[in-house]
Formats: sequence, C-alpha cells, structure tokens
Amino acid sequence: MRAAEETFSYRYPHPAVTTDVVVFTIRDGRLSILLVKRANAPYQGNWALPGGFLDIDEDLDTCAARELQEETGISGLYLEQLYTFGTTDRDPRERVISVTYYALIPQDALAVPRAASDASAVGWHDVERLPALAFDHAQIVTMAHRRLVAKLNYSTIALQFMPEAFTLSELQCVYEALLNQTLDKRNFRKRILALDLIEETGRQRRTGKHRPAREYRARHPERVEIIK
Amino acid sequence: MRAAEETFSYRYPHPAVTTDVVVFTIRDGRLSILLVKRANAPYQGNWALPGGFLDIDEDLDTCAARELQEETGISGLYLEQLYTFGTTDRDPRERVISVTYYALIPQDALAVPRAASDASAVGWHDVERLPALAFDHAQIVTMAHRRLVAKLNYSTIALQFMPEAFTLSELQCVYEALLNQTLDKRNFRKRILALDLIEETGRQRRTGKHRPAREYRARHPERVEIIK
DNA sequence: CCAAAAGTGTTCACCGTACACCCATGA
DNA sequence: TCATGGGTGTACGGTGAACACTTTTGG
Repeated sequence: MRAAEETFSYRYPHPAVTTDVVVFTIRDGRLSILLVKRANAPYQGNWALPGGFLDIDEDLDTCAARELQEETGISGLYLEQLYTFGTTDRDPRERVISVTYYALIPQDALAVPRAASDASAVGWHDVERLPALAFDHAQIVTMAHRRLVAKLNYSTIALQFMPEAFTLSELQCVYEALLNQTLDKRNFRKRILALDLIEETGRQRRTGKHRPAREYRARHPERVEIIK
Repeated sequence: MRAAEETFSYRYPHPAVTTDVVVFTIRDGRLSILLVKRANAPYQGNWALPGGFLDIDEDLDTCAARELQEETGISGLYLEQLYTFGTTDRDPRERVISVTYYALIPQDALAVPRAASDASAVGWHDVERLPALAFDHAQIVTMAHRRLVAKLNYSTIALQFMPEAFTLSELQCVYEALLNQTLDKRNFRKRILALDLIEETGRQRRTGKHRPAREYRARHPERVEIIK
C-alpha cells in the first residue's frame, strides 16, 4: 500500500501550487491594494501580490493567511478565495498554479506592513494607479476588483473595511470609493439602516468644529468569515 | 540557469492537481448531474465526478474539457471554473488540489455518455437523489448547485440548457427545475422577452393534440463561453 | 365538441431615486 | 455668528407579483 502510494505520487510531474492575495483597503477615500516588491528573480524589483508556495501539509486557506502574515505582518482578516490561475506560461521558472484570494482590511488597521525576506518593500497602491505588476498579477487584481464591487450589491462585505465603530458618513465614503461615484446621503442612510445589520453604539464622535456624528457597529460580527 | 530552474522545481514536494467537473443537465424536468463509477481504488465502485490529473503542459481549462471528453465522450459545452478544493486530507493517496468546474449541457444532447478506462459506468443522477459520492465530491456538487441557481437571477445561463430551438414553455420548465418551484406563465414570458435575448425562429412546434408553440432561439449565441 | 397546452393584460405593493433644509458644534 | 459636516421626509416612476380567460390544434 505504501509502495503503491509512492508509485502513484510520482507517475507524472506535479506543478507547483502557490496562493496569492489581493488585500484591499480604503486609504484617504481611495481603494488601495497591498503590493510587495520582489527581492528575487524573476521580475526582481517589480511589484507583485503577496503570496507564495503551498506547504505540502497545509490547507490552501491556511497558506494564503500564512503568506500574508509572513510577507506583511497582517493577519486575522476577511479572506475569500477568488479564482485559480493556471495557464502554462504564467511563471518562467516552472509550471505554477496560483490559487488566489482577496482580503479586506479595515481602514484603521493600517499598521505599516513590514517587509520580509523575499520582499524588499511593502506598500499600498491606489488601484486606479497601479505600477506594472509581475506575472499575471494585473489580471488577478482586475478580477478581484470586479468581484468586490459586484459583492457590494448583495452582501455586507463593505463592513469589512470598517473599524469596530464607525459613522454613517465614513461608511458612505467606503461605498463611494468602491463604486467610484457619489451617493445621496438620505437614500444611503435609509438603505443601510433598513438592512438592520448595524446598530448605534450610543456614543458620538466629535471631529472638528461641527456637529458630532453617531457611532455605529456591525450587529452580527460573528457572521464574518475569518480564516486564521 | 537551467540548473537553477531544476533546483527551484524540486526544493519542496509539489501536490498533485486535478480538475473535476459537475455536468448539469435537465432530464425529464429534473436537474441532473453526470457521475462516473470509479473502477479503481480509492473509493472503488463509488460514484464520483468526472475528472483527473492535470498534465504538466496543459491549461487548467483544457484539462477539465479533456477529462470530460475522455471519461464521457462529451465536448464543446459551457464550462466555468467553480472553486478550488485543497484540504490536506481530501485524498487518501497523496496531497491533491482539485480545481473544479461546472458545465451545462442542453437537454437534447443526451447522447448516452460512454464509460472510459478508469470509469466502469457513467450515468445521470437527479441532484435531489444522489448516491454517496467519493472524496469531497458531495461538497463540490452542493457548491456548484448553489452557484448555478444564483446565476439564474443575473445571467442568461439557463439558455445553455436549451437546444438551438426551443419553446417558452420548455424554457420555463428549465427555470422551474432549477428553482424547484412553479412560475407564473404570464410573468415568466414577460420577463424573459423583456431581456431581449431570444427571438422567434418563425417556425412552430406541434407536439400532441393541442395548439402548436412558437419556436425561439438565443439571439447572441456567440456570447457563450465555450472551452474547447 | 372536448381535451390539452399556448398565448395574452391589468392591478397593486414595494423599492430605488430624486431632491432641500435645519441641527449641533467649535472657533 | 458663521462655517462645517450631521441628520431628516416626501413624491414619483419602475419593477416584480398576483391573478383568469381565450385560442388553436388533434382526436
């Protein structure tokens, strides 16, 4: 049985499997993603998505979370599988299948990500002004962006961008950044409150010389999918 | 450079990669999927999704289409990537990542699929009455079914189940099978025709001792995604 | 003329959208 | 008192849902 397994395993060559993650956040009212600068060939010096090779004994989801943690120091966020890219020529070194994920991180969690061994720099980039990306990562970002915007209309995904407490104006800014258009304040508030997914904290937020805003929080934070 | 590539390739063990396909059709007004009976261990004698190992030099999409062709003789249909399953324990032989697809085949294309070498039988099964499936294939079917139903509401995917010419009643039967509920005839016709995606062929269909039905066809058959 | 499926319109409730003014605060 | 963002309601049009009868054919 053991012998049969080994024969089976190496009858044909296997491709490498990686996970790559598109990490979104809202910075200064602009949708941005996290990129790492490649320290090694190929595409040395180019910006790329954080990601790396799957360990033979770890789950795909775990791999995505681990690579993100290793390369950027970020963990504990909303992470969802996006698509699997596997054309034969996408990596010049060998055949690589990339299982991609996208992640959403709250605005205030912008602890400056730290660069790790195989990245010489880590940074946020406005999705509308991305540098040239390594491999087929531009295609991955495009798909992730489309998926994110599509999900806005039938899910509560936007709440993942918010800190624990937030104001309705802040939430509206997130929607406007994602949809790339301005929204009517009254209609927005009516619609969001009708979903019954957020509730007032009872506190207020004073910022500047004007009327303070009510603070809200997500009503069911436990429904959030987090891959640890 | 060549040496470096080879060193890179085998620094870590690589998992096997397979594609598995959930092929849907409508049989006798019931949503059904295609299963193959496994000729070999593990799960010998169990029903499973058609699929198999990725060749090192073929695209993922091509692999899905090829495996389907080899195991069932079916080709040239709507094929879309679903999700990638990769928990460490999903195959007892070795680490296997499965990139899954789902496919839709028209009602009348039910050329009886033929069994190939590694399947002792091939057959259609009502999704509401599936046998026990090998590996995590039941989970894959559940996800494919949910995706298919969800897509009904914002896409023209149901047309993929139809032959070149069809009647509105036939199309309605497909929707009813997918949604598992009856629909109002007038509302259904109004909604479908308003989409402006089908047109009359000008011909009629006489079936039985009653009024003949008008035949329709898809207006933009070229927009269909087909993976050859 | 009867059985069987094809074909056809109207009404109503709800929802998304457009739109303008007062409120609370700090300076 | 003024500047700044916070907060509120109404009217309208479009869309989805409910609902029943006539038409055409074969036997």
